[in-house]
Amino acid sequence: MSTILDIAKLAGVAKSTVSRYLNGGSVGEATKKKIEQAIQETGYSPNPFAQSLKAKKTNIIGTIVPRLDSYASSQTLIGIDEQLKKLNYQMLISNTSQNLEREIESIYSFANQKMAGIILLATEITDQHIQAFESVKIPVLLIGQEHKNFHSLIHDDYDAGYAMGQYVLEKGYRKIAYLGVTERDISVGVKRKQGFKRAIQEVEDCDVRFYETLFNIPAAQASAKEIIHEFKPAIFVCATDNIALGVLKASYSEGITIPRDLAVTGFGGYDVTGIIHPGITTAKFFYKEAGETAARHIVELVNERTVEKITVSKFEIIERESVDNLLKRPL
Amino acid sequence: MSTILDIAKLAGVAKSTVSRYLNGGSVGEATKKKIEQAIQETGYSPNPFAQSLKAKKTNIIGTIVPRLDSYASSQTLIGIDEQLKKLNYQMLISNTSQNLEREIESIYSFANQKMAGIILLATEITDQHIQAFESVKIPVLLIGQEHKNFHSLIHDDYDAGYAMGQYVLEKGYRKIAYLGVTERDISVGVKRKQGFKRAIQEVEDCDVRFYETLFNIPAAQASAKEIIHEFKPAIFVCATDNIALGVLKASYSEGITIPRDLAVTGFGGYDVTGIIHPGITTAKFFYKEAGETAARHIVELVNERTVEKITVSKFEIIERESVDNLLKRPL
DNA sequence: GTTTATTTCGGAACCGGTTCCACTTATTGA
DNA sequence: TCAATAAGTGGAACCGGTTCCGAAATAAAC
Repeated sequence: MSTILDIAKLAGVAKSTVSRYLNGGSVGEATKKKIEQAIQETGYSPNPFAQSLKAKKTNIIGTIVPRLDSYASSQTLIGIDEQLKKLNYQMLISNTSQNLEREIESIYSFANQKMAGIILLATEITDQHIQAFESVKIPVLLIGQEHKNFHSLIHDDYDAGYAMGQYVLEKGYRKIAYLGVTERDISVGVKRKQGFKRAIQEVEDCDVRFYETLFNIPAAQASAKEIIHEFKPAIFVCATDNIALGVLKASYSEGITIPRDLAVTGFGGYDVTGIIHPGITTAKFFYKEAGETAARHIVELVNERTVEKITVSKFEIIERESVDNLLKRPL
Repeated sequence: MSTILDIAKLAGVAKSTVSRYLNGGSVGEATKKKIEQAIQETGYSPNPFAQSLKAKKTNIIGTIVPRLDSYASSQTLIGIDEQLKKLNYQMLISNTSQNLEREIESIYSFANQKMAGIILLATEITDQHIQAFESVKIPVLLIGQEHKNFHSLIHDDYDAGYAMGQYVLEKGYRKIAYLGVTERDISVGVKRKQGFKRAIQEVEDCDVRFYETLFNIPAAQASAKEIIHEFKPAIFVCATDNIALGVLKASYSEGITIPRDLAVTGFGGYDVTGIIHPGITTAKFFYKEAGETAARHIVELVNERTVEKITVSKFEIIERESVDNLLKRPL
């Protein structure tokens, strides 16, 4: 591997001149040619460590992700990655396997490695997060959750909840089980439910019950089975697509046909909801686009430009077979 | 951020002594204490760039992955990541979005960044790959494909194909459509098919036709639709779970019931095959475990220890509802 | 009580870049 | 034509570590 000194010697100039050439300083035409040729010959490319050592900064954005094996995560990562590449930045992923401790460790570790900025695919913001972010003094961007101290990019959970509520009501459903998650997750556990509630409040005579379950499919399936027997809802409005999948499994095992005997909706727009049969009606979020926006924003922040504190990413209701139109059913 | 010089001053010693302390050289008890305290006070941690600059090497394993949004990829990455963490290495992911050019670029880029080793989740090994790997002189490990020049970790595609063939025959199927992929992918396109063929050769009177499609669901769906009309197979043996999902979609849209009118099998063991209804019978590979083994192996190679050239990861046939037992059907 | 071997430690060079500063040369203006 | 200004270049210091080497201090050997 050749160094800048090799190039300098080959071109017959000082290494400071080569450096200036590389970084766009003033260099004469003749020397430019010589340096260019030397670089061609050797295939030289600067040692990034030496650069970062001097610059005290890298062009890497550390991205903390709670899990790699989720549709939302991977789509978001893809968006971030592609956009960062275009902006000449790199993405470094830290997978925390849903361990909040590791998120904190990753923050400090990223700081130690002089990351230019940090993106956190957030599920929950604790005091430790706040403390860590404030002590490292690196630009931070949250995706998926908002917090007054930090810039963030969120999905339009409230409006999606509202739209989903309206959709369900329009289709004629009135006996509704809302299967949500913990309220520690503001976006998924609180916002979606609040939006949904507002839609419900606009009609009368509605029998809605709110339940809480976990994010994984088996837990959702167990909860659903219980609710089916106890409440006998006409529809499950689930806070995530995975929960909706759990409901689907429960209804198969109970011999209930969807959408004839029971309807289901989700949130997320995961690929799988369109692959299976019946397809699940869901509020699709644009994860990849959100990732792209996040990448653009963190780079802006790194370069000390201003960015809106909160950016809201859009959604879209996708209608599939898991919800019937009760009003058009033959009596 | 404090430097090694700050620590040296605080402890009243030379920075070489601090460095020796950090790297386990000979340091007196008294000075040890002083340095320890200075480090405690400042929360010092060495600048990794300065270290790498001198060492000309990092403890990072570059991992090249063709796509992030696939079950196999993310499971493998999780396995690699977890194991590398335990071995005090880091993983850096480069997503190439199924672009072979980018794989080559990533190889050179990793070399430039002085990665300790490279893991490639391979789909196809071209001459350019070989040239790149040989010129960078960094330990390399292939996952998913084998090549005589490199160490590799592969899934037991041939045996899985054979086992799947036996399974299908045992269930009484004789009119079979094998829906495979391009033979440029040795593991998926060649090995699985070969194993399957061997099983077929062991029986007589078998009407098997081999087809080729792409890896994505819509393409598989289109192919399946055509084959259904043209050949009317009793079962589709698909080279991947995604292709099996395509067949499922095609049969829904054609009004064919699975497994009553048509059976389907896949390869991979993707989560989704167990979530949907009917579940798909598949040959499950152990991606996460494979990733863990890969991580162990690349670290061995980095440390110049010997590793078997080819390691074969196991599989398991998972029986689900998508295949019926024809022999037990009431006539 | 020397001599020799061992341990501990500081100084300096080095890794491969960037940047400041001073010097030379060319250009411009009066 | 000469001073003032700008452009181009080299030298040296610096970023924050590691490592080699030799000196000093301590321990062991005789």
